[in-house]
Amino acid sequence: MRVSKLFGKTQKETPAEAETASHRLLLRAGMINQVAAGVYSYLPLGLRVLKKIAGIIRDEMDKAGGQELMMPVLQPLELWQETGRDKAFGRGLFTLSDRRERRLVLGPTHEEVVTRLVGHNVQSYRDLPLLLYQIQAKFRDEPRPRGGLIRIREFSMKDLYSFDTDEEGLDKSYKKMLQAYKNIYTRCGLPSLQVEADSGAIGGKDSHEFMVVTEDGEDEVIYCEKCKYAANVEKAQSVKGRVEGGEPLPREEVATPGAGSIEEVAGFFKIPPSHTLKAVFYIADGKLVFIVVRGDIEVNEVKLKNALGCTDLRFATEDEVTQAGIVAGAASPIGIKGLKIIADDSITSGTNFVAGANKPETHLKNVNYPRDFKADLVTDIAQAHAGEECPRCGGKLSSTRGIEVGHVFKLGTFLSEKLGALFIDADGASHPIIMGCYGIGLDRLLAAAIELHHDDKGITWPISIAPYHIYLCALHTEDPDVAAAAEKAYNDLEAQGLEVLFDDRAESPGVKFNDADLLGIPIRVTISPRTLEKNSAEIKKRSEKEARLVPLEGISSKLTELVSQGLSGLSNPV
RNA sequence: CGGGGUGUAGCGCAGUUGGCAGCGCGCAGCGUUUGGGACGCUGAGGUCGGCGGUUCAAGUCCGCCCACCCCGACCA
Repeated sequence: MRVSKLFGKTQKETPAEAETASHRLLLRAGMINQVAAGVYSYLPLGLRVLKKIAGIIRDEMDKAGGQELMMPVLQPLELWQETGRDKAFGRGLFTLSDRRERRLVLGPTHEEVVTRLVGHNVQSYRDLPLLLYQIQAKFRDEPRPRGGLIRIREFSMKDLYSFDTDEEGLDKSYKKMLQAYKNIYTRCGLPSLQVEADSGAIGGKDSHEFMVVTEDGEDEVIYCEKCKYAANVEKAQSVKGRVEGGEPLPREEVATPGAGSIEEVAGFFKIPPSHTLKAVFYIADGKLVFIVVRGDIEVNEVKLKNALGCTDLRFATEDEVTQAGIVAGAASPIGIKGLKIIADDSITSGTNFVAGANKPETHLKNVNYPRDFKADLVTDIAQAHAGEECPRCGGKLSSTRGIEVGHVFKLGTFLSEKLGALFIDADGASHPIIMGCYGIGLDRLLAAAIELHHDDKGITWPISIAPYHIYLCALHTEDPDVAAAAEKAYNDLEAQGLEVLFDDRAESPGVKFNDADLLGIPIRVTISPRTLEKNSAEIKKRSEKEARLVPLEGISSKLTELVSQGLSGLSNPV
């Protein structure tokens, strides 16, 4: 490709809205263009990167035994109503009506469609296991798109679905995918961290995310250096510890003027917050629920949502709490009737807690569970933090931020049961097919690659996903010798199968070098009167400072070698 | 959803008490230049986000709307 003909210009100045490195550089490099919030066009250079990533993913999916297919973006809403996941997605679902007023959705994912498809095409255990995948546009009406390509509303996703006859089969498929995912990130030049993840209200047992660790990441990961425990903070656990309160004592009412918040109450009684019980109120699917946690613990909303099995969760307003007959500042689970009470298991970690009395400015001493009140559910709904103890080995937990570039789930049989995707086993008995699903966001992977691979001059693409391998830079194109030598080199290199971006513009050297750096092409080859004096061209890697002269004779085989070296450096030993 | 902010040329921005629509980059033409974003001259390019209002006069003041960006999704 000739730069003079390339659609998409580089920019010196960064568009105002861009904050993250990948967003800034993609815009400046002329690789993407914003159409609406969370909606982007890919220009030729950006698209080449996306296609490279797709190629690597496709290769690894095929190697793992996946079969590629293509499902539609348009899907009937009824299909989503059958599984109830229209509600789970809620307003994140893009919906529309056709001319006959039939309701359709723009697919946010394809479990429903693929399950129905497999239901139609699989009858026997002999047809299983099965791995089906596609690379295709997904639509999600995110509440807040952000960071350029990091969170967008129309995005490219590789989604693979596994279908097995039993749990062992699912385990096998799952492990295959974990390995394939690791290979993909390695080949894209991205060190990835596999972490335990929340699987959502409708998920199955196991779920893992793959994170690219970077400051600008949206997600927080809690991990243990010692035993390698790592989990998304949404899922992460930590040791809550015991609170020594002695033998249970008789309950006692105490006037606590002016003490409302946990800090004030703890201060009033001169006890640490961990010796109190905190009441928190949420509205879950329209209903007020009463949450009790130890005073030093915060509620993890994702865990709570899972515990409640609800799709919509928000804080209750003060009015809603008061109307339920609860006294703000002294709320108490004791004597509450008609409200669902969910407690964190930390309330059983000690004795003689201080809790509200549900009377203005009054608290209760020596509250003990389950002597004094009963929760409908006692489970882990606590937020874990760095600095706390690892639940596996007791080591100290740390925290980092990351970009989620992949997510895999063991789905189980929820969807196959709902949609009638069954198989007959060897004994003639019918069972629902056991499913897993495995997703990679290509656009986000692309953005994450830039977050990790850039410097003050621009992008530094790993060669496996760079839009071109070589930036051929001709200086003094008005010199016929330069023009001829550069044209010849361009043709020779392309003939060798190398991907060359040929800067044939009549621009000054500075402009060309800066563009080469901004675009992040891994190898720069310069031909100028100066290099021609020595019958040479100059080769410089984007990652290195120094250039070196190489004879023009045989330069294409020299460069072929460099490129294949670079590519093999990223691939996994199979 | 809540909070904050921004909309003026392709991009980055200025525009005072309401009084001719500006600058830099980029773009086009000509000329001089060329190893890390060269220079001169000439030129093109605008529903000032939209609608309504106030006014002799609105980019500027008022109202409504829209779009986009950023922060938060822990208070009993």
